Amino acid sequence: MASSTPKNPKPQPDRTRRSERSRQAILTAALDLIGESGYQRLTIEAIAARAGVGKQTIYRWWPSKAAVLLDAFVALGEEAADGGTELPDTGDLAADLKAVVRATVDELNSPRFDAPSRALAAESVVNPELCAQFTERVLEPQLELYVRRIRAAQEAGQADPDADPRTALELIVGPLAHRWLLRTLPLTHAYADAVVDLALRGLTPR
Amino acid sequence: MASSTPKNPKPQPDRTRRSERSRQAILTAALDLIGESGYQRLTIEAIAARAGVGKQTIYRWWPSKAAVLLDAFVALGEEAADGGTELPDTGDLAADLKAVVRATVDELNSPRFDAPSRALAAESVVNPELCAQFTERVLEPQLELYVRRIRAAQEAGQADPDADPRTALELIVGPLAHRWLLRTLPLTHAYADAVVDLALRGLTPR
Amino acid sequence: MASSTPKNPKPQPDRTRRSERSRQAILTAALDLIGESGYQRLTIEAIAARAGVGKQTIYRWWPSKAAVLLDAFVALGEEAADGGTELPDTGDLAADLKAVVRATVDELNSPRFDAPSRALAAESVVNPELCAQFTERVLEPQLELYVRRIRAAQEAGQADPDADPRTALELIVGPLAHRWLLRTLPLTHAYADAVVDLALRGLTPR
Amino acid sequence: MASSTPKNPKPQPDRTRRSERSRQAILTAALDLIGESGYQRLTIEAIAARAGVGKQTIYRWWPSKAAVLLDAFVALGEEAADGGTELPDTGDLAADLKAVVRATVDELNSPRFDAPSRALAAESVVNPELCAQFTERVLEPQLELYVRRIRAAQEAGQADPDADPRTALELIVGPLAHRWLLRTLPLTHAYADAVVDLALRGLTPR
DNA sequence: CCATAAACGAGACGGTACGTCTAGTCTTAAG
DNA sequence: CTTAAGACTAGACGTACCGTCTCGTTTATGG
Repeated sequence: MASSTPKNPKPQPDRTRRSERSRQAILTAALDLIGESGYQRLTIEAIAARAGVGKQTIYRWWPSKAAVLLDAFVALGEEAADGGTELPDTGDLAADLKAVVRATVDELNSPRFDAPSRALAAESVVNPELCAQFTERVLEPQLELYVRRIRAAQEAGQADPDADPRTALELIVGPLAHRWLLRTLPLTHAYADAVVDLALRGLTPR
Repeated sequence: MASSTPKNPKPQPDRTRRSERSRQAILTAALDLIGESGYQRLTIEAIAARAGVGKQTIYRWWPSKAAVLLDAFVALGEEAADGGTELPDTGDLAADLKAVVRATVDELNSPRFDAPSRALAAESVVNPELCAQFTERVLEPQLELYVRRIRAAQEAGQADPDADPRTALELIVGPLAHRWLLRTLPLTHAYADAVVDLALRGLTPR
Repeated sequence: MASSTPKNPKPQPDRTRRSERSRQAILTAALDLIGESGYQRLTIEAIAARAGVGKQTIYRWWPSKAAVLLDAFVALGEEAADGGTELPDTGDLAADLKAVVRATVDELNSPRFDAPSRALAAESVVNPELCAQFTERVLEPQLELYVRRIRAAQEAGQADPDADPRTALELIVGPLAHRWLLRTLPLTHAYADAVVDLALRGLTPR
Repeated sequence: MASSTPKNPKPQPDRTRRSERSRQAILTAALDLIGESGYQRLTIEAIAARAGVGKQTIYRWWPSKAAVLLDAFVALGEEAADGGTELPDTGDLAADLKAVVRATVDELNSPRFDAPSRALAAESVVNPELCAQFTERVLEPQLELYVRRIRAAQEAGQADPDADPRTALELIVGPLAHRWLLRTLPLTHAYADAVVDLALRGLTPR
């Protein structure tokens, strides 16, 4: 155990010397380009050219086009700083969920988020490695907030304590994702409200 | 009275002279290849080579790789002949839905359906034209069956007559799609049952 | 030796039922197209389309694009009806040759003849089969006229009886062809005269 | 004072970074392939494959297949190093010309030179741009040697001082080219001698 | 005067090569 | 050593033609 630098086949580059300027330029270029031309036409070459960066600089730090996009999307999310926030808890579960779900609908309908998140979703459907990254870094932290809010409701007696919070959350999030991804019908506040109401009340008559 | 045949600059080929043999070979080759190598490596050239067909024969009849795949998938579905069937109606809505949803889970977990349907879903997320075709030809006919079954349940007094059947259906299908597409957690019969139960009972305690 | 119809692998079609209309249209179309777009862009499909003819009608009667062109060129030549004529014999060899050679220069410089004959020459350089046809049907009959005129001159004592008429003719025709084919310098009447004069007089001082 | 570097829309690549290895491989592959299969079957793809080179590397540096061939042919000529040499001057014009012309005949009859030079000649006949390049880089330097030798002969009193050396040269070279290109009759030393003799002596009896 | 067999127009077919585009790797010069 | 720049090998793209192979439709005798 003498060698202090155990040479891997591909010795990863020295992160301390990485150019922050280039990193920013690449992420910005990726977001700009996907907004302009769509995912199909987003190429590494175009990103490099737009960012004023050598292609190798991208290949050095990211394993794929989708990975660049994921980082770009995370950076976009951090701007909006909605990562750490907790879901509201006013005591009214239905109202709180509707508020959050309406905000999500607005985000999904905003062009700024739509293009990159669609691209990531599409890539994730077909690329398990990226999918794992995407869910871990973006999706699950969001879903965890729902779990906590539902659990609080259960403790407060506003929700059936036997229900699995994870399933409950997916009962709300799943339909929204379905409409958004497959564009079956428009994704509106009214629909968001209807989903929340029905998920809380259930289909069986009371 | 506008002409019903607005002549395009590229006159479409004569469908009556189309080679059924080639059509079959192309669809089969597409399904085989996507099962073997995934969507990313599925190329028109590979399909043509595998099918023993000139590339132009593909370009003549399909506008894109995704369109070939959609046709191949539809053909696959017609094999299984699940297009025209009605959902079972034993009088027990929960049991009927669980049976159907479990079958869907099995289908989504089978390799034969997984690869092509993932590819189509991914492409649809990012390609509105294909998405419209996909939903119209594949998705909506399936969803319509749910609508009818739920409506029957409402008429039989087993389901809340005020609930929108469309929303109710999405409450069940959405979560399955979500887990399948984004692989957040395994897609099992148990999960399918849990979704149906919760969707019927609702999260609010009774 | 009983069979009166020894079936070849490719039984050639019945010439008596050939459509003269189509034949004319094809030759005309070939000449028109080569004049418009050059040999590089002359395609069988374009000829067929322009002539309003099926491709098979061309393939039935000609073995190659170049063969069509050769026939078209021969037809063009027969229009001009210079095939059977004899070279003039006024008793003045130099004057007679200059007259003929000037006429040839004019022909080579006329756009109507230039494009197709260039194409045939180019193809001949690289395609021995066509070359044999071309020389037999077009070139040699012309050259033979020179041989006869020179031989007459030798008999009349106007030309060295020891000289080979064939070599003599090529001394005149070769330089013209050289300039025309390789465009080294302009092909003029003055040049034609100079070639004839020098070929008759010789380079050695008298 | 107009700019001397009028920026083209397609900025030409950086010549200093060109791979000499690839260039050589391409030229060699082109010569090999044309010798094996003829010009008709010489394709850019075949050259690239044989040379172990990407197609783009050919398209980057040459505008057309013919341009590759021209460079390959020039390289072949430079091997033989016959570019800078002067024609021999032993004082006997006839003997000197015959020696040179016989050597040319041998070259034209050698398979190594025949295929590529035929291809270039054929292409030149039909492609003025290539023709200009071909004559400038290959043909004219050769012809200029004849002009100088003939002029020397005129100064030495061995050739008619009134004759135009350019015409005289073409009187010799033209017939050789004619026989070679159109294969009317075999191209032999005897024919070469006969042409030189007749060109010097003239057809008119002395 | 039809019957029939060919040549015909049209164009789909299996292929080959085109010239372009992008991927991902490698090389160079500057810092 | 990282960077911008970009040449490199590799190979898919979508297009254009090739030469072959059906399709009906003329058309032109010959039974």
